[in-house]
Amino acid sequence: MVQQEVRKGPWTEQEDFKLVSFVGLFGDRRWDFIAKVSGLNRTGKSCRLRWVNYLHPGLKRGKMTPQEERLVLELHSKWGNRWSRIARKLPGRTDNEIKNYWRTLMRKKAQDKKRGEAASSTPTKPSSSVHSSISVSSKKHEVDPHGSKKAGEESFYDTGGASTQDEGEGEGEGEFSMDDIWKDIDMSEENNNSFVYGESEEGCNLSCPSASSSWEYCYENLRVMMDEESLFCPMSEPYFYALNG
DNA sequence: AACCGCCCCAACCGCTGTGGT
DNA sequence: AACCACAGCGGTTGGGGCGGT
Repeated sequence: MVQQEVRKGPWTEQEDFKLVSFVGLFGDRRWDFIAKVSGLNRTGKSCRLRWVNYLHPGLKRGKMTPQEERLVLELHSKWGNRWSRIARKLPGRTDNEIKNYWRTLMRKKAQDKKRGEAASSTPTKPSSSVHSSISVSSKKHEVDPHGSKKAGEESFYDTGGASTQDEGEGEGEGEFSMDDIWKDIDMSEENNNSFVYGESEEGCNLSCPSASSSWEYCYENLRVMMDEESLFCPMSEPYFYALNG
Protein backbone atom coordinates (compact mmCIF):
# COMPACT_ATOMS: atom_id res chain seq x y z
CA MET A 1 0.00 0.00 0.00
CA VAL A 2 2.29 2.65 1.30
CA GLN A 3 4.95 0.53 -0.23
CA GLN A 4 7.65 2.83 -1.44
CA GLU A 5 9.26 2.11 -4.69
CA VAL A 6 11.90 -0.53 -4.43
CA ARG A 7 15.37 0.86 -4.61
CA LYS A 8 17.77 -0.45 -7.17
CA GLY A 9 21.25 0.27 -8.27
CA PRO A 10 24.42 0.89 -6.34
CA TRP A 11 24.33 0.72 -2.59
CA THR A 12 25.18 3.68 -0.45
CA GLU A 13 27.40 3.51 2.57
CA GLN A 14 24.43 4.06 4.80
CA GLU A 15 22.54 1.25 3.27
CA ASP A 16 25.52 -0.96 3.79
CA PHE A 17 25.69 -0.02 7.42
CA LYS A 18 22.07 -0.75 7.89
CA LEU A 19 22.27 -4.05 6.17
CA VAL A 20 25.29 -5.12 8.12
CA SER A 21 23.64 -4.28 11.35
CA PHE A 22 20.48 -6.17 10.58
CA VAL A 23 22.37 -9.16 9.40
CA GLY A 24 24.25 -8.98 12.64
CA LEU A 25 20.98 -9.06 14.46
CA PHE A 26 19.05 -11.57 12.49
CA GLY A 27 21.61 -13.63 10.72
CA ASP A 28 22.24 -14.02 7.06
CA ARG A 29 19.21 -16.05 6.23
CA ARG A 30 15.91 -14.35 6.25
CA TRP A 31 16.51 -11.88 3.53
CA ASP A 32 12.98 -10.90 2.82
CA PHE A 33 12.45 -10.28 6.45
CA ILE A 34 15.64 -8.29 6.78
CA ALA A 35 14.74 -6.27 3.75
CA LYS A 36 11.46 -5.37 5.30
CA VAL A 37 12.43 -4.57 8.84
CA SER A 38 15.59 -2.76 7.92
CA GLY A 39 13.70 -0.10 6.11
CA LEU A 40 15.96 -0.42 3.16
CA ASN A 41 13.68 -0.28 0.22
CA ARG A 42 15.45 -3.20 -1.30
CA THR A 43 14.35 -6.65 -2.15
CA GLY A 44 15.52 -9.54 -0.09
CA LYS A 45 17.41 -10.72 -3.06
CA SER A 46 19.24 -7.50 -3.40
CA CYS A 47 20.17 -7.53 0.26
CA ARG A 48 21.46 -11.03 0.04
CA LEU A 49 23.51 -10.25 -3.01
CA ARG A 50 25.02 -7.23 -1.40
CA TRP A 51 25.91 -9.16 1.67
CA VAL A 52 27.29 -12.18 -0.05
CA ASN A 53 29.25 -10.36 -2.68
CA TYR A 54 30.44 -7.34 -0.86
CA LEU A 55 29.74 -6.94 2.81
CA HIS A 56 30.53 -10.35 4.14
CA PRO A 57 33.50 -10.04 6.44
CA GLY A 58 35.12 -13.13 5.10
CA LEU A 59 35.60 -11.82 1.64
CA LYS A 60 39.11 -11.75 0.36
CA ARG A 61 39.11 -9.35 -2.52
CA GLY A 62 42.08 -8.72 -4.62
CA LYS A 63 43.99 -10.83 -6.99
CA MET A 64 43.37 -14.46 -7.26
CA THR A 65 46.40 -16.38 -6.28
CA PRO A 66 47.88 -18.75 -8.83
CA GLN A 67 46.64 -21.52 -6.62
CA GLU A 68 43.14 -20.21 -6.75
CA GLU A 69 43.32 -19.76 -10.46
CA ARG A 70 44.40 -23.29 -10.91
CA LEU A 71 41.71 -24.51 -8.66
CA VAL A 72 39.07 -22.64 -10.56
CA LEU A 73 40.22 -24.20 -13.77
CA GLU A 74 40.26 -27.62 -12.29
CA LEU A 75 36.91 -27.33 -10.65
CA HIS A 76 35.33 -25.85 -13.69
CA SER A 77 36.52 -28.72 -15.75
CA LYS A 78 34.90 -30.93 -13.24
CA TRP A 79 31.67 -29.15 -12.49
CA GLY A 80 31.14 -26.70 -15.28
CA ASN A 81 29.44 -23.45 -14.49
CA ARG A 82 28.54 -24.34 -10.97
CA TRP A 83 29.91 -21.15 -9.68
CA SER A 84 28.56 -21.30 -6.22
CA ARG A 85 29.84 -24.79 -5.82
CA ILE A 86 33.23 -23.80 -7.05
CA ALA A 87 33.19 -20.79 -4.82
CA ARG A 88 32.74 -22.98 -1.83
CA LYS A 89 36.10 -24.43 -2.46
CA LEU A 90 37.72 -21.05 -2.60
CA PRO A 91 37.60 -19.47 0.80
CA GLY A 92 36.73 -15.83 0.61
CA ARG A 93 35.74 -15.87 -3.01
CA THR A 94 32.22 -15.43 -4.23
CA ASP A 95 30.49 -17.12 -7.07
CA ASN A 96 30.08 -13.79 -8.73
CA GLU A 97 33.76 -13.11 -8.51
CA ILE A 98 34.67 -16.45 -9.93
CA LYS A 99 32.10 -16.11 -12.62
CA ASN A 100 33.50 -12.78 -13.62
CA TYR A 101 37.00 -14.11 -13.52
CA TRP A 102 36.09 -16.99 -15.73
CA ARG A 103 34.28 -14.81 -18.16
CA THR A 104 37.22 -12.52 -18.49
CA LEU A 105 39.53 -15.41 -18.93
CA MET A 106 37.42 -16.93 -21.64
CA ARG A 107 37.16 -13.68 -23.44
CA LYS A 108 40.84 -13.26 -23.45
CA LYS A 109 41.29 -16.70 -24.75
CA ALA A 110 38.81 -16.10 -27.47
CA GLN A 111 40.65 -13.00 -28.45
CA ASP A 112 43.97 -14.68 -28.41
CA LYS A 113 42.60 -17.39 -30.55
CA LYS A 114 41.20 -14.94 -32.99
CA ARG A 115 44.42 -13.12 -33.24
CA GLY A 116 46.21 -16.36 -33.68
CA GLU A 117 43.95 -17.25 -36.51
CA ALA A 118 44.23 -13.84 -38.02
CA ALA A 119 47.90 -14.29 -38.19
CA SER A 120 47.00 -17.62 -39.54
CA SER A 121 50.10 -18.32 -41.50
CA THR A 122 52.06 -18.75 -38.34
CA PRO A 123 49.86 -19.34 -35.41
CA THR A 124 51.77 -17.77 -32.64
CA LYS A 125 49.68 -19.14 -29.86
CA PRO A 126 49.10 -22.80 -30.02
CA SER A 127 46.25 -22.85 -27.66
CA SER A 128 46.27 -26.55 -27.81
CA SER A 129 48.90 -26.81 -25.22
CA VAL A 130 46.77 -27.55 -22.31
CA HIS A 131 48.06 -26.14 -19.12
CA SER A 132 50.66 -24.06 -20.73
CA SER A 133 50.63 -21.11 -18.51
CA ILE A 134 49.44 -18.14 -20.41
CA SER A 135 50.06 -15.04 -18.50
CA VAL A 136 47.47 -12.73 -19.77
CA SER A 137 49.20 -9.75 -18.45
CA SER A 138 46.16 -7.69 -18.81
CA LYS A 139 47.32 -4.23 -18.28
CA LYS A 140 44.27 -3.25 -16.36
CA HIS A 141 44.09 -2.67 -12.69
CA GLU A 142 47.37 -4.19 -11.98
CA VAL A 143 47.17 -2.45 -8.68
CA ASP A 144 43.61 -1.61 -8.41
CA PRO A 145 41.90 -1.58 -5.06
CA HIS A 146 39.89 -4.67 -5.62
CA GLY A 147 42.70 -6.11 -7.46
CA SER A 148 42.49 -7.69 -10.77
CA LYS A 149 42.92 -11.15 -11.78
CA LYS A 150 45.24 -12.56 -14.21
CA ALA A 151 44.65 -15.65 -16.07
CA GLY A 152 45.78 -18.88 -14.78
CA GLU A 153 46.31 -21.69 -17.12
CA GLU A 154 45.12 -22.85 -20.37
CA SER A 155 42.53 -25.45 -20.95
CA PHE A 156 39.45 -25.18 -22.94
CA TYR A 157 36.27 -25.64 -21.10
CA ASP A 158 34.17 -23.17 -22.75
CA THR A 159 31.36 -23.15 -20.41
CA GLY A 160 30.20 -26.47 -19.66
CA GLY A 161 33.29 -28.30 -19.24
CA ALA A 162 31.21 -30.18 -16.86
CA SER A 163 30.39 -32.73 -19.40
CA THR A 164 32.80 -35.10 -17.88
CA GLN A 165 31.34 -35.64 -14.49
CA ASP A 166 29.14 -32.74 -14.03
CA GLU A 167 25.95 -33.97 -12.58
CA GLY A 168 27.65 -36.93 -11.20
CA GLU A 169 28.50 -34.44 -8.60
CA GLY A 170 30.52 -37.40 -7.92
CA GLU A 171 32.13 -35.72 -5.02
CA GLY A 172 34.94 -37.78 -6.20
CA GLU A 173 36.91 -35.15 -4.61
CA GLY A 174 39.07 -37.66 -3.02
CA GLU A 175 40.66 -38.81 -6.19
CA PHE A 176 41.30 -35.37 -7.35
CA SER A 177 44.80 -34.76 -8.41
CA MET A 178 45.12 -31.70 -6.35
CA ASP A 179 45.48 -33.12 -2.98
CA ASP A 180 47.65 -30.40 -1.72
CA ILE A 181 45.23 -27.73 -2.63
CA TRP A 182 42.35 -29.62 -1.18
CA LYS A 183 44.10 -30.10 2.05
CA ASP A 184 44.90 -26.49 2.08
CA ILE A 185 41.33 -25.57 1.56
CA ASP A 186 39.96 -28.05 3.99
CA MET A 187 42.19 -26.67 6.61
CA SER A 188 41.23 -23.15 5.95
CA GLU A 189 37.62 -24.12 6.03
CA GLU A 190 37.95 -25.79 9.35
CA ASN A 191 39.74 -22.84 10.74
CA ASN A 192 37.31 -20.35 9.52
CA ASN A 193 34.02 -21.89 10.13
CA SER A 194 33.17 -19.94 13.14
CA PHE A 195 31.59 -16.92 11.75
CA VAL A 196 29.59 -15.05 14.25
CA TYR A 197 26.96 -13.38 12.24
CA GLY A 198 25.17 -16.14 10.59
CA GLU A 199 24.80 -19.77 10.73
CA SER A 200 26.39 -19.94 7.40
CA GLU A 201 25.27 -22.94 5.56
CA GLU A 202 27.43 -25.84 4.80
CA GLY A 203 28.59 -24.15 1.73
CA CYS A 204 29.26 -20.71 2.82
CA ASN A 205 32.94 -20.76 3.13
CA LEU A 206 33.43 -17.13 3.40
CA SER A 207 35.98 -17.36 6.02
CA CYS A 208 36.00 -14.91 8.79
CA PRO A 209 39.26 -13.13 8.79
CA SER A 210 40.83 -12.04 11.93
CA ALA A 211 38.44 -9.19 11.90
CA SER A 212 39.10 -7.12 8.88
CA SER A 213 39.61 -3.59 9.91
CA SER A 214 37.15 -2.31 7.39
CA TRP A 215 34.59 -4.59 8.85
CA GLU A 216 35.19 -3.36 12.32
CA TYR A 217 35.09 0.15 11.12
CA CYS A 218 31.85 -0.52 9.40
CA TYR A 219 30.29 -2.16 12.37
CA GLU A 220 31.42 0.51 14.72
CA ASN A 221 29.88 3.14 12.55
CA LEU A 222 26.71 1.22 12.53
CA ARG A 223 26.45 1.18 16.21
CA VAL A 224 26.98 4.88 16.28
CA MET A 225 24.46 5.39 13.57
CA MET A 226 21.89 3.36 15.35
CA ASP A 227 22.52 5.20 18.51
CA GLU A 228 22.32 8.57 16.98
CA GLU A 229 19.52 8.06 14.63
CA SER A 230 17.80 5.48 16.69
CA LEU A 231 17.00 3.66 13.54
CA PHE A 232 13.68 2.09 14.10
CA CYS A 233 15.43 0.25 16.85
CA PRO A 234 14.76 -3.28 15.77
CA MET A 235 15.46 -4.54 19.20
CA SER A 236 12.25 -3.15 20.41
CA GLU A 237 10.25 -4.55 17.62
CA PRO A 238 8.19 -7.63 17.81
CA TYR A 239 10.38 -8.97 15.08
CA PHE A 240 13.12 -9.32 17.49
CA TYR A 241 11.10 -11.50 19.75
CA ALA A 242 9.71 -13.40 16.90
CA LEU A 243 13.17 -14.35 15.93
CA ASN A 244 14.78 -14.85 19.20
CA GLY A 245 12.03 -16.29 21.14
C1' DA B 1 43.48 17.67 -23.08
C1' DA B 2 39.92 15.23 -25.04
C1' DC B 3 38.09 11.30 -26.90
C1' DC B 4 37.54 6.37 -27.56
C1' DG B 5 37.60 1.66 -26.59
C1' DC B 6 38.36 -1.98 -23.44
C1' DC B 7 37.99 -4.25 -19.16
C1' DC B 8 36.29 -5.25 -14.63
C1' DC B 9 32.99 -5.43 -11.22
C1' DA B 10 28.62 -4.79 -9.03
C1' DA B 11 24.01 -5.49 -9.47
C1' DC B 12 19.78 -7.07 -11.63
C1' DC B 13 16.77 -10.59 -13.75
C1' DG B 14 14.66 -14.87 -14.41
C1' DC B 15 14.54 -19.58 -13.25
C1' DT B 16 14.93 -23.49 -10.12
C1' DG B 17 15.06 -25.77 -5.72
C1' DT B 18 13.44 -26.31 -1.10
C1' DG B 19 10.77 -25.99 2.99
C1' DG B 20 6.52 -24.87 5.20
C1' DT B 21 1.48 -24.91 5.37
C1' DA C 1 -0.54 -33.63 -2.88
C1' DA C 2 -0.77 -28.98 -4.10
C1' DC C 3 0.36 -24.48 -3.36
C1' DC C 4 3.06 -20.64 -1.80
C1' DA C 5 6.99 -18.05 -0.29
C1' DC C 6 11.62 -17.59 0.07
C1' DA C 7 16.49 -18.65 -0.84
C1' DG C 8 19.92 -19.61 -4.05
C1' DC C 9 21.99 -19.97 -8.60
C1' DG C 10 23.57 -18.78 -13.19
C1' DG C 11 23.31 -15.55 -16.97
C1' DT C 12 23.45 -10.92 -18.41
C1' DT C 13 24.06 -6.01 -18.40
C1' DG C 14 25.41 -1.22 -17.27
C1' DG C 15 28.54 2.01 -15.07
C1' DG C 16 32.92 3.54 -14.07
C1' DG C 17 37.83 3.54 -14.41
C1' DC C 18 42.04 3.10 -16.99
C1' DG C 19 45.09 3.08 -20.91
C1' DG C 20 45.94 4.25 -25.59
C1' DT C 21 45.60 7.42 -29.45
